[in-house]
Amino acid sequence: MSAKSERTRERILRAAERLFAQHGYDGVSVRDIGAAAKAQIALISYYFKNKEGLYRAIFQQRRAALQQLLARKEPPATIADVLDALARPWVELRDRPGGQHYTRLIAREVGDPNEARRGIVKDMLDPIAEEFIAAMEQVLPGRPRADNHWAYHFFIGALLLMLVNPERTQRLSGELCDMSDGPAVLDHIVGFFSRALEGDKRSTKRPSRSRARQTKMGKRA
Amino acid sequence: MSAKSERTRERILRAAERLFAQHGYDGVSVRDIGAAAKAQIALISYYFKNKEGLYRAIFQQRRAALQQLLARKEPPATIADVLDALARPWVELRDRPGGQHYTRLIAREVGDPNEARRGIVKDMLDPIAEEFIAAMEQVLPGRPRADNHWAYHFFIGALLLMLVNPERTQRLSGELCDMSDGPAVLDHIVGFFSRALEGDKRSTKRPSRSRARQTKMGKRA
DNA sequence: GTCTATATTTAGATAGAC
DNA sequence: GTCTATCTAAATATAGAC
Repeated sequence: MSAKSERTRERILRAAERLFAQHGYDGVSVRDIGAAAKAQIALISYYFKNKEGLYRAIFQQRRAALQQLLARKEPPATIADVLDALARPWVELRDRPGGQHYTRLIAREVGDPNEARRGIVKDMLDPIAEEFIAAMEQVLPGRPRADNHWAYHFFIGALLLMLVNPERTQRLSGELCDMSDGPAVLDHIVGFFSRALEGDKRSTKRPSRSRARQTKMGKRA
Repeated sequence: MSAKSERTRERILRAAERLFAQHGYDGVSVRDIGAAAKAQIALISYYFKNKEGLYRAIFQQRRAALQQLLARKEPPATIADVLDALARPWVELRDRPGGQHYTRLIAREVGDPNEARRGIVKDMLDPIAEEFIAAMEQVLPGRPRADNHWAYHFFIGALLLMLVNPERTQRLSGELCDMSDGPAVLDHIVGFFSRALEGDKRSTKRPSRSRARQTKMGKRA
């Protein structure tokens, strides 16, 4: 019966998503996943061929939902619109039942120096990144290209940390930052970066920082 | 002979540091480490008891050097001074021979939702974080406490991404961002965030963003 | 202190009954 | 389609010779 089969497959996917998000790809065994999903490990091979197939299937399945969230953009008028359109889908996705696991998983993947090997980031997220950097250039005309790239990655870095490890922010702030409040997190991060970029656009030439002495270190190996 | 022994131990530590940084704790076997260090796996047990002991030994060894880098602070006068004092040690450490591996490893550890279990971040970095947030409050008097916490974690998130996965920034920017140039990276990140915080301090009350509609989603589980 | 050899456990994957 | 049973490889760790 295809209905029961579908439910089993779904249980495996959800258990795998959660465990991979919590412990990383190498930190989880297919046995762990089978146990968590209350399914036989043999079924994982049956449905997904192997561990990597299961891993990829998670992203494949979520891809449509993510594209949909990312697609509903009116043309952005301000930098705040651009950053909001970039971050909101992730925060909304996180705030859905079980969605936190997928956003953590994605954050892990983006933060992984070996992501290129799997190609998941390259296929799913690099096109989005280029689109958004282009949008930044549109709403911040005249701003140096390189500066937009820097700012984009600073923003992504901040967003990823909020997604992958909200615990530390909550803990260190003495619960002052309520990471469970998605809209508030979104408001703070988009607000901070859009104000920063708004302020930055007037001064292309900027005074160098105080004590901006150069390091005498060589390049890294 | 203690000299040869010390060199063997050191070879193991350096190989482990590199491999853990590249593949994560679970992505590396002690066999891999033994092979990379050209040492018998039995010696890893002998020197470090087990895999986790070896992992912890890396941080223990680096701790002193890091403390030293972090300690040489004159009292900061501006927010740029604070952020510089926070980020510079990491970038300088990265630019030393082999130092990139340790900074990547730390970045992995901070980004790990399970870091609390090991306590490395809590023991080594949380005190530093609190010190720096206090310093931010000193040079930005009147700014709401919560805002400083948010900004601190945005900064750390951006810095971590630069440390853990510089490849993607370099790639997406079309080599526009030269991640191998430590001083330049430092200059960009400290410059961006200090300008942002400078600009932010005048307006404690800020207008809400355009289209700042609330999500109707519930809290996450 | 270093090596060889091996014990023990766990991992990923599959064969074959039903 | 699901389960039991099992294979093979790899992992961590240690025993004991030198």
